[in-house]
Amino acid sequence: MPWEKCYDETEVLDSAMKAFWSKGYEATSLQDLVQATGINRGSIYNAFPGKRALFMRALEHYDRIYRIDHLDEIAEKHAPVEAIISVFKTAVTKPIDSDTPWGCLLVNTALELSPHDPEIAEFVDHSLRGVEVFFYSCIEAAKQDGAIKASLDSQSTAKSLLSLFLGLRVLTRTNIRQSTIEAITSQARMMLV
Amino acid sequence: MPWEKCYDETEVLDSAMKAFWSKGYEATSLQDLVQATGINRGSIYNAFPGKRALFMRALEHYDRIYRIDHLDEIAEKHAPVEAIISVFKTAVTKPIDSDTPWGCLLVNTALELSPHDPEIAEFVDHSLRGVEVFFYSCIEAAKQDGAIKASLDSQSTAKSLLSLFLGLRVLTRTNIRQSTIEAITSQARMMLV
DNA sequence: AATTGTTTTGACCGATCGTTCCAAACTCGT
DNA sequence: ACGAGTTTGGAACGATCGGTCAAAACAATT
Repeated sequence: MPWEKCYDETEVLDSAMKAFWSKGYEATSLQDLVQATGINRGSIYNAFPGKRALFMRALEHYDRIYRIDHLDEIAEKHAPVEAIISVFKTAVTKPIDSDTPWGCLLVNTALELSPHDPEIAEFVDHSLRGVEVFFYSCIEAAKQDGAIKASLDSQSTAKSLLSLFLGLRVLTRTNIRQSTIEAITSQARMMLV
Repeated sequence: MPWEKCYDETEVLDSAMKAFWSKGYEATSLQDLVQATGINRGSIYNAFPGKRALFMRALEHYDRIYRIDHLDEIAEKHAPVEAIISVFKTAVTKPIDSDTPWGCLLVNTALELSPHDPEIAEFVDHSLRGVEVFFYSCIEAAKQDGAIKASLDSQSTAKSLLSLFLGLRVLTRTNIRQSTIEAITSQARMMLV
């Protein structure tokens, strides 16, 4: 009986994600979302309870692609230390080719919505923690390999790498000085000596 | 002939600054600003051309207090290396006592407005660069004192410290894990050995 | 071909957005 | 005491906000 949807929900989420990513939650109106996704106002409200719910889904979509999948891909392609460096490098080289916005939606959201939305705050916090855990795992693995010395504090270094990485995300949103990028990436490497 | 204003413009800027700082530019309505500043809608538009102009003034106000004055105060109170550490420490201990929001308005603005507002982007960029220059100056001074070894790359280290610092600003906006704060601060110290 | 159930469409809702405007309130110089 | 010159308070503006709704469009079952 039903009439199959004439759009792909994943594509809708992808479009919405980029709109929120580019302009932020508040500045992205439903009109913007209609134009970005190509589907009608009513269809959006048929598929999602409201703007905030759509944002949450888009944020989860981002988290899946740009954190989970991306880190998985890096982890299986590189040795531990190079994996960490690769995270820094891809953070500044990836967005160039497509219509992908600069910076990181999770970081944007952390600053815009976390202080006033506990549910979103918890999600973002968990996600950033995931990056920290990734760094930690790489460090531990590198210790096993003997690539870095065992006396290094894995926990503390992972947290510092996370902070350095988030700073890079901030900087790529305002300015893209090559010297800064190189300095930060090489600093990440120095921290693993 | 004129009738003197019945409010202190600096206090108005201070209130507006905190409102923008807490909720972001888009989410702060003129109604919020009226309530925050205590002066009327008409008076705001009498004193400032519009919301964006008021925001710019508030941002300059923030920059003066929390970057320029704050760094000056730290510079004259501490030796170079300790000055850098103090920047990190005060970033997480300052806001507790008052109604001051968490995080940093400049970082918030960098993510929310810089990509779509060149004038604001330039201001924020210049300001963040100022922090980098502060770190650089401290490193150079510490080299003179013999507190850190001359072989350290001042430029690169200053940029890395900036990134680490911005990451800390992001993290203090979502979560306030003490272990993370300590790890980052101690990492800043390790970078200056 | 008629019925059923879902999706699409676009008009429409009240609320709120940033901004404008003007009369009332008020202080000064005359 | 009066009038010039600002500031204030608050009503009002059109535009846009997020969200709703009912009719049209459609596919599958009967």
